Amino acid sequence: MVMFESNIQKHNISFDYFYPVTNKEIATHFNLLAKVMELHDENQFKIRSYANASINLKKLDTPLASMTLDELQGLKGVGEAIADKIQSLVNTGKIPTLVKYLAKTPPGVVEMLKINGLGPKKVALLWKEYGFESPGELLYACNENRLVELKGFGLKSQESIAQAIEFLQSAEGKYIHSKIEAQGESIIKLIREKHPDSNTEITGEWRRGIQELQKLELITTCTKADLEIVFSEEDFQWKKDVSSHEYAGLWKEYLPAYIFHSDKPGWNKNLYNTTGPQPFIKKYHWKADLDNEKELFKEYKLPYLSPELRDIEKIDEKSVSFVNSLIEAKDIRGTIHNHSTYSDGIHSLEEMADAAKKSGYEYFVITDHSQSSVLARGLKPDELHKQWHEIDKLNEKHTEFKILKGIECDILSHGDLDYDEDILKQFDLIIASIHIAFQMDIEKATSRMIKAIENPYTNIIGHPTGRLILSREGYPLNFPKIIDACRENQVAIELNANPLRLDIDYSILNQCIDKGVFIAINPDAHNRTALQDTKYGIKAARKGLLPKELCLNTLSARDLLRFCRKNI
DNA sequence: GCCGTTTTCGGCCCGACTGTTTTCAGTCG
Repeated sequence: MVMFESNIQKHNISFDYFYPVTNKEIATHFNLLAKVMELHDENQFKIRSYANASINLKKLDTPLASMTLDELQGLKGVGEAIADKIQSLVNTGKIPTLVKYLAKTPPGVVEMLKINGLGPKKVALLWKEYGFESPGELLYACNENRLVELKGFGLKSQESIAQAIEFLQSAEGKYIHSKIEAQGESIIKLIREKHPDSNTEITGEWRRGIQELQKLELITTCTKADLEIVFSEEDFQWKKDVSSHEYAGLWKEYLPAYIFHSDKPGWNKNLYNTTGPQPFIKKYHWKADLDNEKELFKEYKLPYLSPELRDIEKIDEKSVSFVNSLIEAKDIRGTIHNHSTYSDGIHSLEEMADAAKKSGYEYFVITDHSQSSVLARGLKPDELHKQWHEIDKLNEKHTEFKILKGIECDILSHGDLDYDEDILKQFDLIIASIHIAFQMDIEKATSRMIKAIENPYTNIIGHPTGRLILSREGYPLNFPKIIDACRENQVAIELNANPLRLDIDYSILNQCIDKGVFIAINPDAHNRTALQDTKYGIKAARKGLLPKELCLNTLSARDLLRFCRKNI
């Protein structure tokens, strides 16, 4: 294992660090380089080159780490200097230029770049003119009402900056579900290489589908001595033995990890107990003669409660009767909300559809961006006709599989959709989503969205709140009103399964279920692999007790089309 | 720093929204 020491790690910007470096990680380094150079007032065009490189590299399909210098220079926006920096990052884990700029920037100032609504220009002003060197100092000034006095800032910015910093601080030390999963799987892979007969799994809150986590919890049949062979000192800093059954440490310098030891005979019991939560395993405690979890629930005369259901505070008759009807992966018949190279996706329409077919889906709904989303290369009417033509041709090749013509249509500022009626009426399915004008009070945001719901061509409201877990708060919405409007207008609500979004939150689902509003579990896939993100949505939906009858994706293609035409 | 010619250097590049301005800079997707 090659040690990968990061430029960013030292500045406490949480990030995945595994060798070989992924394209996304490389892109993030260039993005940071552009921002930090802007703090230091460097050449605008040079900065733009790095920023553009970041965007292009992120979207690239082939791994940059495996490319030669010549191949790198052949890429759009990559010349001698950037190719050299990519290779340096791949080989040494560092970009010397970035190291140089970070060395002359206080870490807290780099941290300030993460405050939503503040860009490099404002951060530079706050740092150089007004002496702020961390988000904490800035928040203090906001609370003391001192920011309003500064030129370039007013009451509204002071309020929104304070709110953004508080959000940033509340996210500190937390990790999203999929990140914990990726780190856990990397550790498991390392362990298996050295100890192929051992058993290791991620347990605890991750196993219960918790969306914001503070630590990684693993259970393994390996002993500490076994693990010490697996991890180098750089990989894992052992903290202390918490007990004879538990080890703790910091994985890759920053992620707190707890590793529980289990002997092989006690595996099922220990997996159950470490899964938690405490009140649950106390109430339904493991009995001596039990062999597995299924037997345990039988013992308590309960249906099998999968881990994501164990946080439900009250297991009553109602929830128990629900359990067997809850949505499961096998019930999903089609994938809705997917992008292609027609807009901002990485793979072509055909590649995406083929991947969906291989995953066992009966249909694939393509929903590229609409014309207003210029940077996402939203489709103009003539491009739509081209896409529809291609879909017709592809559909001729399939008998048991269908591609549907959809669009992720922008909801404009006042609630209108992004095409004229003569275009809108030609789609099979329309997801209406907000991508612009996030800053709204609850009344405005709600009435804007209701206007979109009342549009006769809207079928699904996409990522309803616009939240990004741990990095952006969603806009406020009056959900009872939104849900009523969806019911009246036969519009489904999306549970966007992108692990960064998981929007709407599962805690809202009970209101939707009560009103009989359909939920669409959609991957929002921008590449083939992301089609699998649906699994995160299913976990969340199950936490919210979504029955399969109310999941839009369980419909056949034919019934989905009937739903969209609003005649079922 | 990259690109594409005008082949050796000048031009790079979307549009809406917001807040703080008083005509626009900064941010975002």
